[in-house]
This record gives sequence, structure tokens and C-alpha cells, in this order.
Amino acid sequence: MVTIYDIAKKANVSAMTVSRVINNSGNISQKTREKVEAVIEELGYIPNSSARSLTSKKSKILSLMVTDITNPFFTNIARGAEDKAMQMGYQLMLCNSDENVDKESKYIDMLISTGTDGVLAAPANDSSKKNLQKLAKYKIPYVLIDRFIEDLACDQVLSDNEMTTRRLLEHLIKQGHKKIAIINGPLEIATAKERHNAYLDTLDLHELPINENWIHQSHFLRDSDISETVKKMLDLPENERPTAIFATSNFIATNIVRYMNENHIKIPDDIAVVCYDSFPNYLGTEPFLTSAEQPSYNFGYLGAQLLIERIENTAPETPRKIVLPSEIHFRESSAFKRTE
Amino acid sequence: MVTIYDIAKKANVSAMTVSRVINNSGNISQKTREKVEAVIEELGYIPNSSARSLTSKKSKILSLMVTDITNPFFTNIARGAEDKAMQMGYQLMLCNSDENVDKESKYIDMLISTGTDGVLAAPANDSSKKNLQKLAKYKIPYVLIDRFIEDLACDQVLSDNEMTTRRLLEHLIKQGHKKIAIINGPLEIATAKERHNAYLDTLDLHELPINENWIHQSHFLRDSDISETVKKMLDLPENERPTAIFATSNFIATNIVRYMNENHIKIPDDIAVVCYDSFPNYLGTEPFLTSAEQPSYNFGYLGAQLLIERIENTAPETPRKIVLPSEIHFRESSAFKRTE
DNA sequence: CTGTTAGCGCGTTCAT
DNA sequence: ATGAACGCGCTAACAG
Repeated sequence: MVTIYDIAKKANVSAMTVSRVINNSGNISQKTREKVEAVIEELGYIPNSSARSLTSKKSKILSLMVTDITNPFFTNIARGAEDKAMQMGYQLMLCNSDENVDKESKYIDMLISTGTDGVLAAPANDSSKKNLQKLAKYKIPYVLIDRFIEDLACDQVLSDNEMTTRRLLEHLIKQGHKKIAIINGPLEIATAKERHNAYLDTLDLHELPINENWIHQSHFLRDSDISETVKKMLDLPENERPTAIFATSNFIATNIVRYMNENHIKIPDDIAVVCYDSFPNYLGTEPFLTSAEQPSYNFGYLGAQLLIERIENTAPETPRKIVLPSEIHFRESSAFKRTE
Repeated sequence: MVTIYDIAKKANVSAMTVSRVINNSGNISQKTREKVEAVIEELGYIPNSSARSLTSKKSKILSLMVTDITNPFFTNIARGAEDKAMQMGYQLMLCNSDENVDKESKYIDMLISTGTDGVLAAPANDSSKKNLQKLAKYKIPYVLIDRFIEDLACDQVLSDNEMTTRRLLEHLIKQGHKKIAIINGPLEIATAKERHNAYLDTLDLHELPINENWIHQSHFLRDSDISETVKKMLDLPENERPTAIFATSNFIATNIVRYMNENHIKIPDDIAVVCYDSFPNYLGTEPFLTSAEQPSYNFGYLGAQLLIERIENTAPETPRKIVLPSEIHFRESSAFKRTE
């Protein structure tokens, strides 16, 4: 392994000079700089990050904590984060919490151990607070993405849950729907909570009935089992049976649509469906689901940017909050409903 | 920051004893072990990986090099790799090469710098060889996934390109297709090359014509532009115009289907399409594309397993090669073609 | 079973 | 503009 000492010897300078050349720190004469750089090139020197971070306390590693990289929302976030990280000379460590605070906690310890410079986190739920506070205790900056947690003074990149929920629901209301159900994730997750509240507020605003039989929580993971829930709603007496469902996440919508297909219940004729978040449309065929498309790539890209600014002390003291709008696509799954 | 010295002092032992407790190395009396563990717990000690790897040359970091995490094939690989890594106490570093050898090379240097214990690599193309050899020079083990490169003595997890291609094509042949085109990635990528050869062999075996106007290379990235290519093929005189296309990757199929839709060319009536690799079926609706579904998660999971065995010296000297079969789904896009 | 010594590769500090 | 000495936190090697 080539070290700065090897470079130093061959270039007839001290190790310190080599270090300075590498880090562009201090004053170096053009001549020695060129000589050192030539030797570095010649010997193919690659600095040892471990040694470096041992003294400098900087690792040039960013970490991304998501619940599941397999969710296209988070996949795009990862890509965005990685692009920005690479652009700024950082690497990206990937963590899947599976919405499990304990697993998340384990990761946090590993990240602290590795000396990550900062963490981009979509926390498992509100109980993740202690994990993030642990980061703070170690002076490791973090940026919340997608999921807000109260009383943490940190930068955030969030979705406009209130507005987007409202627009999705008002679309349904305009189609004549009066009995609108919501299938949501756990209310301990900020996005679920905010969409829940926005749902109540919007129905209230339009003086529509709210029925606890229409309000359900599952979870946001891929295999969320909503069949019991949906079945129960469809079995409600005619006058209480919802005519539309608001799915608060992509996978929840997935499972709703799947259930309906399997049970030959027609969307939107039998029941309409709208969805917060979306799926990549790989086949370019006419998409079916009315959905709010979030700029997921930017959650990662901007999140990484805020994080790096925080790490490199180029950010203002006060936490920044970026709220990203969604683009709503009105489609077949909530098309005009003749009867009623 | 708590160090082993803090632990040592408080537990009335030497730092070395603490180190031994942490690493489960050497012999420690039950009594001192418990005492030390109690103090570790009490002070919330987290080991410093940098210091550790500086002496031990082990970082407990695995790296994953893919072309683009946004391709669901690689997303699943990442999830599989991460699961196995976590299970074995490793973290996972993510790298997107964008099929660019120079970008890949940059990453390789960063990985070497960080002291990664091993790399799971789906290389950009055959020229990635030098990047992998650089890893070898630094005694960093790597496992090739998906994309083979000649003359590298390393573990591999690959797709059964020959068999799968053949089965896809023979399916078309059984449907009566005699003029079958292929739209492929660059032949400098092993999967493209092998699928290309298998295409030629299969047509040959069935004594079908081979026409260079039916053979095209684009690339495997998301935005592969195949419209010119497809247009040219469709404009061929009737007797030369292919009746089916073999897309050698998911995104290539995406772009073919998209082009056909936009230009009102009907699949499979006007032209049939089969695809190597697949897409997640989020909506549970009847999928359209005849495709070979690869066990992508296992590419990552098994790859990580081989890699860790190699790192921890529990693997046999000779490189291992795992070939994973695909499951072919026969669907609408290649359904029986009436005319001809 | 436990402790001492030395050094991993580098950057900080201070000196020149 | 350059260099020397020291120490970051830990473990390998040896000693006891």
C-alpha cells in the first residue's frame, strides 16, 4: 500500500507537504505541488479514509435511511441522494429500516461507528425520535425526508400533505362522491397523520359525513394486508357503504386494486380509488390510477444538498424546511361515476 | 466520545481487555467480561470503525456497484444484498455507474479509499476489467453479478442467458414466427453478448433466416432510444419485415412498447414482443408483456453471501459460479398470431 | 487470563 | 513555504 510517506520520500519532501497538496491546504509553491502530484500519479496513491477520518473526524460518507429501497418512492430518493452525494465527493451508505425502530436503531449505531458525516432519514415512525437524537448527541447532522418528527431542530424535505390530500379528495367530491373512505398507514408516521387530518378537514369543509367505519390504518410496507379492511367496508349497508377510497400510499393502493381485481369489484364503477404517491409507468400504457406524483428524486437530491451544506457549515443556523408539491394525475380509477 | 480507555478505567482493566471483550477474542474470565460489558452498556460505548480498520484492515463495509439503482432489477439486487449484509453485520455502500467505466473507476478508487471489505459488482461493460483488477491489486475480493467478464478469477452470480433466450425464442417460433428481430444492449456487456449468441444459435438450430437488418444494439439504460431502430425495421419490405422482437432487457422492452403505442402499432397483432427480465407488477392487473423473470433479489442475496464467505475466508479457493434460472411468463404480447 | 508496547496512515499544532 | 512531533482509537504481538 502506498502512503504519503512513500510519496514524500520519492518527491524529496516531508509527509506533511504531501498531505497539504492532497488537501489543498496551506501554501505550497507551484513547483513542489507539481512534483508531488506527479509522484502521486506515478505511484497510484489512494488516500486511506480510515486514517484520515481518525484525525479529521470526517468520513465523506452520507447515509440514507429508508424503510425499503424496493418502494419506488425510496428508490428514486436513493438515486437523487446518490447523484448529489457523488457530485460533492461523498459516498452513500444504504439502510432499510423496514419501518422497524429497533432495526433502525441498530443501523444508527453502525452509522455512528463508521463515522458517517450525516444522515438522510425517512424515519420509521415517531418513535424514531430517540434514534435521531442519538445522532444529534454525536453531533452528526441529519435531514428528515418525507416524514416529519416534532421538536427536532433539523432540515427537512417534506411533501405537501395537506394540499395534496385536499386536492385528491376534492376531485372525488367534484365527481359526486359523498362517502369517502381512507386507508392509511399508522398514525405514528407523520405522513399518515397529516393525510389523516387533511382528510378530516376536507370532508368537514365540504360538510360531508365522517364515519369511523371508513377510516382505517394498515401500514406502508409492500405487503400491507388490507383485504379484511376493504371487505368490511364493502359489506357495510348500502347507505353507509363508501363510494370512493383514498389510499394514502402507493403500496396501499396496490393492495386495494389487487383485492378489487381478485374479487371482481370494478374500479371506478363499483368504487373509485385515488392514491397519494405513484408508480413508475414502465410500459407507457395509459395508466389507470388517479394519483399524486411526488418529485421523489428531488427529495433525495435536495435532502443531500441540505445535508452537505449542514456538514460543511455553509448552511444558516436555523433549520430549513422544503415542502415539495405533487402533481396530480386524474385518471380512470376515479372517472366520473354515472349512478348515485 | 467514549473510547475503550474510558471503559478500561471505569472497569479497572486495561484497554486491551476491553478490546478482547468487544471482539470476543482471546480468553477472558467470565467475571471481567461481565464487568466490562456492564460498563460498555452504562457508558453507551460505540466502537470507532476508522480506528478499528486502521489496524485490523477490516471495515465491515460491502459495496454494491450497479448501473442504476432505479432499474427494478438492480433495486431488488440491492435489497437482497443489503439483507444479507445486515444479517452478517456488514453495511452496504451504493454506487451507480450509469454504465460508464470512468465513473465506475472513480467509485472504485473511493471504495478502496474507504477500505471496503468487498464489492458486489454488475460491471459497466467489458472494459470494467481494469477496475476490477485494481480491486484485486488491493486484495479486495469482488463478486460479479449479472455481468460476466472473462479471465477474472472471482465468484459469480449470473443469469442463464443461453437457456432463457432460447426458451423465449422457441416460444415465438412455436407461435409461427419466422422473422425474429433482436434489440439488444452493447455487445461489450456480457449479458448482451450471450443473449446475442444464443439468439443466433437458436435461429440457426431451427433453420430460420438471420438478417442483419433484424439485429440491433442500443443500450440498457432507462432512456435507450430505440425509435429509429424500430422504425427502420418496420419500414422494411413486407417479406423482410420481422413479425416479432426479442427485447434483451426490461427498459428496452419499455421503449419498444412505448414506441408501438405512440405509433398505433398493435402488439401482438402487428408485431409480437418478448422480453428478457421483467417489471414489478404493482397493480396486480393482468400483465401484458411476455417476459423472463429473473430472481433478482437472489442475485444480491447470494452474491453478498459468496462475497462475505470470500472475505471471511470460509470459501473454497476456487471461484464459484452460480447460474440462476428465470421463470418465463407467456402473456399477451406474444399471443398466437392469426395471420401470416 | 491480563497487561504493555508499538504502530496503523494521516492531519493538527507548532516551529522554522 | 515547509517540516517535526504528536496523537486520533484501536488491535497485533509479545510478555508476564
